[in-house]
Amino acid sequence: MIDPKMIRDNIEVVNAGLAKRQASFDAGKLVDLDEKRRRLIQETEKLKNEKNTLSNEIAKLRKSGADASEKIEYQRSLGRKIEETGQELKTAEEEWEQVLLVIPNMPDASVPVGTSDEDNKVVKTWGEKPPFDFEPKAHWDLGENLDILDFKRAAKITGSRFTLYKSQGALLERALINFMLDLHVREHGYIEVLPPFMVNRTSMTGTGQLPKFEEELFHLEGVDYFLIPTAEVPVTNIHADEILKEEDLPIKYVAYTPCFRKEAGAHGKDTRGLTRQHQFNKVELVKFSHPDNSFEELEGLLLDAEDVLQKLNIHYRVSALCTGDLGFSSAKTYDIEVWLPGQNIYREISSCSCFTDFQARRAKIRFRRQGGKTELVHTLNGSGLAIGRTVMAVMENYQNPDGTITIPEALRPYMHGMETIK
RNA sequence: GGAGAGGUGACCGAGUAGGCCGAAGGUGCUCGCCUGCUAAGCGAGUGUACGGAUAAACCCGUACCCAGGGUUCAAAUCCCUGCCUCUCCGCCA
Repeated sequence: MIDPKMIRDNIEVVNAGLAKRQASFDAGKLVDLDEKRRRLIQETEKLKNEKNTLSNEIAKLRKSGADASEKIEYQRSLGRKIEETGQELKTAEEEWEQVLLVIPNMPDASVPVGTSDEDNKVVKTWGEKPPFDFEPKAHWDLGENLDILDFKRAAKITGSRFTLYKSQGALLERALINFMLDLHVREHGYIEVLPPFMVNRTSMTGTGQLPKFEEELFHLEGVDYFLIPTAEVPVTNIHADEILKEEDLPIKYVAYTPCFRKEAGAHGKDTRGLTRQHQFNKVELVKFSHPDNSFEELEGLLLDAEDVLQKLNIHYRVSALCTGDLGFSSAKTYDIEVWLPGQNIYREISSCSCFTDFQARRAKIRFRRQGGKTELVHTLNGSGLAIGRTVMAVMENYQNPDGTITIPEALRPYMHGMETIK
């Protein structure tokens, strides 16, 4: 959520910022609601003040044994009035909040302006495309031939966009999870957490998935819980409603979780292979940062995520998303795109974002600055990395002419010393 | 699932015959004093949010003692519902 006072005082600035990302909101409506709301606050508070004063007087009269019935009678009418304006206020506040909750974050000034992913800027490239003296295959062909990925049976068990991993395929997935967790914990200083895989509505609203994107989420029957679409949701909400110590910042967590997404808007897109699944594994990095240096923290987070691919020695590039391609809550995002020779494309494998105080305001995550003032922290997160997509990348980049797959050095300790999947 | 107990400020912990309780006391923390070190000691201060006022702060008001309802002129204190925690039993990975 953008600071309501910011909107109130700098409506043009906010409008200009949102315009850059093709977004807008009904400024007139919001201003009206805000004014109405504040007017009603003042009205009810004045009435309540009167009531409180009167209550004390009644108490005193009672104590001295005097008659207070006249004042009590008046109190009754005051109570009714308070009830009425209170109702009005409640409605006004709900409407006001409803508008605020669906306004996206403002892009940071450093974000390239653009309308679609075509305007994203490649900011760095690491390694290079490996040479092949044969036609490299896509991972779905490799996986089925090796009998380590079974899409048909997964469809039988559940439906489309699910995968059954088998034998060394399952081991590879597990190895990557452990490899990434170890790397981030031991070398990058993150604290490992294993959060709940379902969360309540408040948590989903805190990070910005709700109220706007409910159709993307799997919701449970009987309880108002959702399957998490990313570990960002439970992990960011770890500190919801808390006041952190300034000296503890930044707080860095890494979490492995499965992720569940309906992919409602992606009918017919990426239907083959591991690319786009309703359930996939991910190792996620989350930071709670001091607002003064959150964008430096973003650069660090990006490096931590990149390190995974560097250790696996797989070519990738990094794009700065343009304003038009930013996610709802994000102020700035880098995508890491891994090279997939079997499909001849770069594919997003990580998305690292700084949300400034947008999520912190919704989830009420604050810290106390030197001198005692509370202030919102900045939240950040990034995939470190998406596991399924890393499996794709390993398979396609490390494939051999005979359809076997060489296991990257860094991964071998996690795969019982195995050198090849065959 | 059955039977009990409980949810108060950063933490511990008072507060049941409803009113002057945002809430005693302690710990922690901050500032100052004192002690040639460490420890101890002394004094003062120390919740959050919203609204108003302000250049800003002190300031004024309202709300909050798990959440939501109810009773009452008035509720942390009484009633109802829900959530959560703990103990015992059952069940279970």
